[in-house]
Amino acid sequence: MSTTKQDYFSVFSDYLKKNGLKMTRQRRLILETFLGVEGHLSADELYEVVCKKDPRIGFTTIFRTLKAMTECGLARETDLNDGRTRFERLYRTPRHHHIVCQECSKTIEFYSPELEEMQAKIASEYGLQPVQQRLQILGVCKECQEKTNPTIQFFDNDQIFARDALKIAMATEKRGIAFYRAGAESSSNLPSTQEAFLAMLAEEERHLKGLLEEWDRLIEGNPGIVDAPVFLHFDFERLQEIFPPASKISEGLLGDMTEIQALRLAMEMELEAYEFFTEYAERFADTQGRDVFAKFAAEEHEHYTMIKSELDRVSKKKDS
Amino acid sequence: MSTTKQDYFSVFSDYLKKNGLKMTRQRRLILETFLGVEGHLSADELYEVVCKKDPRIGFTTIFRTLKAMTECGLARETDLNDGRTRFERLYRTPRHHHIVCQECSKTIEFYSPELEEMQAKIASEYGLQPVQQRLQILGVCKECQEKTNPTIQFFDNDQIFARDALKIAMATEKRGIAFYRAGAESSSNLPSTQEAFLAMLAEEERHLKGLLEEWDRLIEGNPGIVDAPVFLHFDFERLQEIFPPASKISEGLLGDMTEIQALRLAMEMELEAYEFFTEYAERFADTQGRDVFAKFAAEEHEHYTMIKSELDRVSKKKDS
DNA sequence: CTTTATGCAAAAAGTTTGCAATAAA
DNA sequence: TTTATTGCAAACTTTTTGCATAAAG
Repeated sequence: MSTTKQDYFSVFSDYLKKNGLKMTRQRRLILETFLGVEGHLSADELYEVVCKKDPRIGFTTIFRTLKAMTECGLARETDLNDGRTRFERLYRTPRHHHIVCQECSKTIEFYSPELEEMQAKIASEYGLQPVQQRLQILGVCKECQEKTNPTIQFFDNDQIFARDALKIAMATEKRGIAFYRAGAESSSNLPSTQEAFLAMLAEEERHLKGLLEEWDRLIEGNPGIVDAPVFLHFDFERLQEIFPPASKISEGLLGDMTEIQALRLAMEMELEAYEFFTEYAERFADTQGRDVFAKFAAEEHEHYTMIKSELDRVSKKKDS
Repeated sequence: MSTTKQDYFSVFSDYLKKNGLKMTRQRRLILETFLGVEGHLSADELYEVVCKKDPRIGFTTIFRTLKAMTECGLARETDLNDGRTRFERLYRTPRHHHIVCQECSKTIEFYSPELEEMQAKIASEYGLQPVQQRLQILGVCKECQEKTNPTIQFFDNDQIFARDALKIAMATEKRGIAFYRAGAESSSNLPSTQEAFLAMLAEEERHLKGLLEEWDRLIEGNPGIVDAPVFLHFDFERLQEIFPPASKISEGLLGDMTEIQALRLAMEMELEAYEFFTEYAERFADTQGRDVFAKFAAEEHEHYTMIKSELDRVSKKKDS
């Protein structure tokens, strides 16, 4: 959450220092301009943009600076199959792949962890140290198929990623709420367990409210974002592995449990959720979506701690 | 199995005819040369090769013919991230993706249906009509990591694909053999069922022998092929869905069945195997590996017919 | 004050086009 | 005889290099 202008600037200047290179007015300007623009720019296009700010700048400098930014991980080369090298910023940009329309050159960015995992698995089977996974789907987009004029909408991927991350967090939270509600209902004969479940329920509902507020804030800033295409392909079935499906809960799974068993189950679930989302967050460089996951994971860890202490209390009482 | 020189030639000449173009000495030569070479050639490289056969040829002709071959599906453009357009033949070449070493430019070709299915699913979610799925893993290969001199071995992908297809066919056949053997053992109290199972067992063993012979023939022609890296990433667990796992068989699943039930199960399995491998074969253009799958599917269908007639016979007997 | 960067111009590399001569249908 | 192809050269696009001058450390 603390990412300011300083961050990428120091990445770049550290790289320069390390290689005995110098920070110049031009490099500063190109860096600022490039990172301030989203999309896939060719050297030429970036030159045009930078020229507007400073017409004295040379094309060669743009080219060389792009190479430098690529080397220090602030940019990467993409190939959009249009005969020139394009660069896209890697800073505060979620990991992604490309769908490129061969008719109108429109690109859609998306990310699927499952796809990437598969690619990584294959790469490792060949003993390859992957530098970049390049996954492009070339085709003809819906608009071009329908031959309607493409309505090119411009979206901020970082925000769309955040939107998708929020959806996932909310879905998980809702599963948690369903779980604790069922738990509270079926533990009416164990007052202290019920109390613990009700406390957790309140916690989860509070957190869901927080997520909804974050959602509203996101939408407020950019209403069109709601209908933007999915960016993060999340396998929602994975949530079943963390919070048991509603069917299991309604089957009375919780009713048959002792207080300690129920608490232990809840604790395990929270821990698993924490671990899963922590690991999930780590995939993504400095982005809003990463922050959503990380914050969510932290909350789940908080719940874990709460349940753990409740469990300790109950266990101690039983021992004495 | 009937693919001769005529095939690609007619693909090309049909394309020319359809577009009011003419077949020339040059186009013939370029076509023959290009399809006779494996690998990823730039226009330049192909020019050099063709020049050896006919120095009078012009570079432009090569370029234009490559475009034409791409348009009629005999070639495709690949981008190996080395600053030039490369072409690879699509004729008698299994569908594949690329792993490219950024150090030594060596490329490894591989194919994973699961990956492609995932990509297709994502493309369809965006309403994209896919033209080409481009999946590249860029990285540093094992040899370059170890900084040993890379021993560039040249493999014929079509043969390696055939090798992998044969492995899959043999694995499936072995599962079938295990099934029928277990069936025969546990149906000793039903002589006619046992007989049917033993007949199927003999059939499957005959087919396995045939596959082994094909395997030996493949190896004989190119001994190094055994150790070539995996090309086709097949999900062997899928076989469990067709032929039940050994555990189920040994659990006495078959022992409890009536003759008709056992035959019906076998029939369903054979049909499923037939359908699966027929569909699987369809993915692959005219290649040896496709033929392996198609032939295997045909055999499974033969088994299906055999069991079906046995089943009809048994059912009729029971009715009367 | 030493070292590296810049911007120009020019070249290199890959691709495409115009056109007169040539060959297919 | 009509129409498209060929091969050359020249143009074009994108990328890279050389070098004198300017600026950073």
